[in-house]
Amino acid sequence: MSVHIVIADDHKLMREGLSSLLGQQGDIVVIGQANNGREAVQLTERLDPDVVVMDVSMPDLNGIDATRHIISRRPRTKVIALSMHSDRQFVAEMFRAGASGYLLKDSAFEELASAIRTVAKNETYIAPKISGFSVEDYSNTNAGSELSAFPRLSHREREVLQMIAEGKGTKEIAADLHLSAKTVETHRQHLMDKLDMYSVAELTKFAIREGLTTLDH
Amino acid sequence: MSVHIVIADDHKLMREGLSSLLGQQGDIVVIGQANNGREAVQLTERLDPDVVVMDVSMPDLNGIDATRHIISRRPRTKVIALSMHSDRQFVAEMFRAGASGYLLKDSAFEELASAIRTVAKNETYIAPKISGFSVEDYSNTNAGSELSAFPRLSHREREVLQMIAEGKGTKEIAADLHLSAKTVETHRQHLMDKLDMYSVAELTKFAIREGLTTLDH
DNA sequence: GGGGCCGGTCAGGAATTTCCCGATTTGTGC
DNA sequence: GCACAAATCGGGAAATTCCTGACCGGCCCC
Repeated sequence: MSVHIVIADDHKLMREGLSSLLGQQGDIVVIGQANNGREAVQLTERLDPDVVVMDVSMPDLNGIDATRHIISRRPRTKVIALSMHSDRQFVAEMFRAGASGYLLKDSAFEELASAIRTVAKNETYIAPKISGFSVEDYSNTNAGSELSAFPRLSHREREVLQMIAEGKGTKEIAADLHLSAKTVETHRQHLMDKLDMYSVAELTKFAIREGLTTLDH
Repeated sequence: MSVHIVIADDHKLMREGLSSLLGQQGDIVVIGQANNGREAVQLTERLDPDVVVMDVSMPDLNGIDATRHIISRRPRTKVIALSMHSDRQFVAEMFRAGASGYLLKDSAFEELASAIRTVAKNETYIAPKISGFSVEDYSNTNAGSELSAFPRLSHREREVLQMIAEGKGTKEIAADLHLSAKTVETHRQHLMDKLDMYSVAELTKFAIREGLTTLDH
C-alpha cells in the first residue's frame, strides 16, 4: 500500500525536484503540489493525502499556520515540516501546530523518504541535527517556557501580520480572509499594541525575523 | 554530445532533486555537487564542467563571488544563477560576475533544462519574469558610483525611504528633515512610482535589501 | 452554573493620512 | 536659452487609521 503525498513549497524547482525523487520510490506517490500555504490547505481538503511535506516559510499562508489549519480539519493527516532553519523557535511552533516530523532542507533525500515512512506509521520524526530535544518538549502547550521574548500572538493575528508584511492592504486582507475590514483593523491594532510597534515598517521587520515572510517580494 | 553539469546549492534536498530531474534528460549529466561557493570553485577546477548551476545565496562563499572566481580561472565555463530573488540588484551583480544565465527557483524544470542548453551554446538566458532588461544593461555598465541597478533614486528619496523603513511617519520625517509633510508625501509617492511598490511593507523590504536599514529594531 | 477572561467578530465616528492634481524654483546639460 | 529632473509645497477629495464600545462562544475555575 502506497503513501499519498502533497508537496507544499514556494519554489517550483524544489517541488519538481522532490517530486522526481519521491516518484522513484515504489511505495510513495505524489498526488499534488501547492506553492503556498493556502493552496496546501485547499489541496489537502480535496485530495486527502496521507502526508503533507510542508515548507515552513511560504508566502500568503506560512507552513505553521497552514499546518494548524490542516490538522484541525483532518487530524489524521501527517505533516512533515521542511525548513532552512534549525531554530528551536520554528521546531517548537511546528510541533505545536501539529506536525509529525521536522527536517532540514539540507538533509539527504533518504532522510526525507525515511521520515515519510515513519510518520505514515503514526510515529514522529525529528532530524538528527536538531534533536537533543524531544517532541514532548514541544507538543504540550506549556505556556511557561515560552521561547520568544515577544508576547504571544493568536493564530489570526499571525495570519494578518504575515499578510501585512507581504504588502497587502486592510481591505485586501479582509477579502482574502472573508472578514470585515473592521476586523482586520482590530487585529492590526492588537498586533501593534502587543508588539509595541506602531508602523508597518516595524511589523514587517518583525515578520521577517519570525519567518512569516521573506525579503523577496 | 552531452553537457556536463556541476550543481551548487546549500540545500542537499535541492541538489538531489535537481540532480534527479536533470538525470532524466538524455543530453545532460550531473558530474558533481557542491554545498557552498568554495566547494563549487574547487569542484569546477577538478571536474571542468560545461555548466555550473549556482545558487546565489550560499554560506561560506556566495554564488556571486564564486562565479567571479570560476570565470576568472576558466572563462569557458558557463554559470547559471539560480535565485529566490528577482531583484535587479542580484541579476546585475551576477552578470557582472560573469554569469551566462539567471533564473528563479520557482521556475519550472523545463526552463532550467532549456537554460542549460542555451548557455551551453554560448548564448545568455534570463528568466522571462525578470527580463525587460537586456544583459547589456548589466554587463559592462558603469558600476562606478551606484551599487544598485534599480531605477535611480535621488539622494533625497533614499533618505526618505530609509526613514520610512525605520518606522517613522510622514510628519516625523518632515520634522527631522525640516520639510513640509507635503514634500515628504511627494517623495514617498515618487518612491512608490519608481519602484513599483505600493506598500510600506514592500518599501521596507527593499530598503533592507539595499542596506538602508537593518532587521534589528 | 455563574463569573471572568480571551479570541474573534464588527460598527460608528472622529482624526489622520494618503492620493491625485498642479505649481514654483533651482540646477544641470546640451 | 531650453529641456528636464530634482526638490519643494498646496488644495481638496478619498481612503485609512484610530478609539471606543459591543456581542458571542469557548474555556477555566471555584
